[in-house]
Amino acid sequence: MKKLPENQILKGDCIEVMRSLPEESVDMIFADPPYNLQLSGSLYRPNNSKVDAVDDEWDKFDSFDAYDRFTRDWLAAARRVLKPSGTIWVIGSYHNIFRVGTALQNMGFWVLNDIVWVKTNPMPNFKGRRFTNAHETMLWCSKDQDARYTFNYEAMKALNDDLQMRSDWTMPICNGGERIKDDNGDKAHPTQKPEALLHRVLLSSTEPGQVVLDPFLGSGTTAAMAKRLGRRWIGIEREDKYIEVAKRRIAAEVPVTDREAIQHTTPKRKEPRIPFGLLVERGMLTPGTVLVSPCKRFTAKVRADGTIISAEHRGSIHQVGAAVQGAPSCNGWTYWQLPTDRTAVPIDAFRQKIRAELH
Amino acid sequence: MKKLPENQILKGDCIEVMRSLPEESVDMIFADPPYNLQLSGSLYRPNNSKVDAVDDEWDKFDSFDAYDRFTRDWLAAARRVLKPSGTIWVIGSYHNIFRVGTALQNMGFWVLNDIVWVKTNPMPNFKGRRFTNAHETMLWCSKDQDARYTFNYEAMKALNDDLQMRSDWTMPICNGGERIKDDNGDKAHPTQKPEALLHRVLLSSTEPGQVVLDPFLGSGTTAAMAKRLGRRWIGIEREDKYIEVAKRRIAAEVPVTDREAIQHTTPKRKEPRIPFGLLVERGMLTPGTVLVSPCKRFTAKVRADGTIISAEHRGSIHQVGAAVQGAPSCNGWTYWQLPTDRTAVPIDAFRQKIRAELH
DNA sequence: CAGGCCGTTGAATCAGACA
DNA sequence: GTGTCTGATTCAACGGCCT
Repeated sequence: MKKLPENQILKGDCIEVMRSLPEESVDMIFADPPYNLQLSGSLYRPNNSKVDAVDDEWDKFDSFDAYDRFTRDWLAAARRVLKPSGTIWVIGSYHNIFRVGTALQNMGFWVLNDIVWVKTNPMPNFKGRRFTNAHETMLWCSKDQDARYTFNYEAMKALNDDLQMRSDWTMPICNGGERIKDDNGDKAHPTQKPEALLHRVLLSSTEPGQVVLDPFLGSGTTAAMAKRLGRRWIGIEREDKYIEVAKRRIAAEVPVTDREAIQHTTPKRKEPRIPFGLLVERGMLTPGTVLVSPCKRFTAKVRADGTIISAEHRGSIHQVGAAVQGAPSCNGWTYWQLPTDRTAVPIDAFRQKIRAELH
Repeated sequence: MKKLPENQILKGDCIEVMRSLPEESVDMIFADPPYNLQLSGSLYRPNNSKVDAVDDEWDKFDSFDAYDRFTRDWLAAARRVLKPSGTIWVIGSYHNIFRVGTALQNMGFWVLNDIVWVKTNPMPNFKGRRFTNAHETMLWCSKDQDARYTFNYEAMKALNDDLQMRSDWTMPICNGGERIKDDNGDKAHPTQKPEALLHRVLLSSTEPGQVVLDPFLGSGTTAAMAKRLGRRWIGIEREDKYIEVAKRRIAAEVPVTDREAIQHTTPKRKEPRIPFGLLVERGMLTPGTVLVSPCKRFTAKVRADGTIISAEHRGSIHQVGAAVQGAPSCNGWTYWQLPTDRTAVPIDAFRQKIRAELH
């Protein structure tokens, strides 16, 4: 039996390389396969600059069928090297994640969770034709329905202010100092994943000293975080330029020796923004309801889309409040009130009610 | 051709009922199909044979296979009744949503967004062996890649405090007064969806008066909200007890009669088109007038036929604007300005004046 | 040095009417 | 169906530069 090559980047096609590794030898697999984006033409921002899209050859497939075959092949190779107690993570978007999920289920993998990475700072939708695509999805699976797997429940709970860690993870995309640049100052890899994401993945589903395999290593976030967190790792990557980037990055990574240092505390969240429209959606105010200003000088009607309309103006609660008064600005939350029998309730009371629910 | 039955609950198997409806007749479909594979898989076996408790590989696959067949069948029937400009929403969890997504893509539906409903108050994970499953996923698809579909961008933006609506929607699950109870005080339907969810779905992707179909009506949230928001609706449900619940609920729902309250603001795209030449014809700009770009970098002269001419280019306001900047495109209305004594007025002001006259 | 302004950028399936 | 032309459209974070 071949020995498992540890803490190395193996160059080559991940399917072939995985086939050459001993079976049932790794504890966890994190995979960020090509998403098969199927982009056509180029996209310009409102300021006429061009969006730097992922148009690399490695993301091009002839058809869904070709993509499905590719998916089944690499998943089969991954399944072979995974220990019976191991788990696999796969990240993707709506372009590919359903294909991946179906393949995983068909092969006998057991979905433990689908985790949603909610991006705090996604790219907006420039043409206004869809909802802003603001998340990606990760599937976390054990090898079989009855497999014993690792889940560090307490560590996750501690990471989340002593509440159970949920299936939605809110994190920024990778940019700023963390984003690796090449000599020209351009991004070294088009889809570098944030370290915080891998930190949580590794901490949740592996023990220190276990072996983590990333078959699509790319810029090496998985390996770097595995090294930092005291896990052994194996990376597979086909392209020399990415291997160089990852090698340098991993070499610069300093392992954490202090166990306690691993526990981050989550930063205090800001008070969540409550759009006025939420009150309408939740039925606290029905469309057509009439709001009044202090002393009932002005009235405005609530519309289904969360705008309000007065005799002469329409727009947000703030805009209309300012307009009727002829003021430069207005806090609509405290200005507009819902008339009741005797008195009137500022609409801010409803906002406070929603905020209270969130805690 | 059969007439479309409107604002009714049709009793029966949704596949058969949809096959009996006229083709290309509904504007939007919202579907909440059953998704407990292990328990319901047997229900959809073609030969009606009962399956014993399933835990071996073969049965698991058989169950997925049966579910896939069921999914393809009802989606095919749904596709038939959907107008070419229509869209379909399907909600599910990781148990079934990958099967549904794959089927949708294979049938030619084009995924516009996957929307994540992030629950503020999910059921906790009691055993502490996984992350708290705190979300569900909705797929929103047009009928084809090139289909023209309805998306009320401005309404969604207004609902979200003038920021683009994102693909993650944070809302509580349906409980409290909204949750319908039966005579015993038990919940009348196991998976009643919150009204806020359907409010946003309907407002985003339908116009008032359009027809919405829900093939798995259940407790009737879709129909009730469609009625409230001035949309026509068709519900299909197999079980008498749910039909009773839904009927009572829908009857009690009071439509918003105020048209203004459910009408979203007209997007600029739909405003009447004003040719630039009209400004010249009306004498708002005389031939020979010189227009300037921002910061007066470029100038162009207005000609009698509504074209303009710069030092090196001639053509429409948009073409010349793009050409002088070397940009792929340009909105000439906001780019070109008429110089006045101290400042300059964008020519769009003249267009707005003409549009105002039209009202 | 703090703070404001401006330019840049991120896995993107990103227009629609009319001839 | 295809080609042509109008003209609508962005959020958060970071870094550099200026006051």
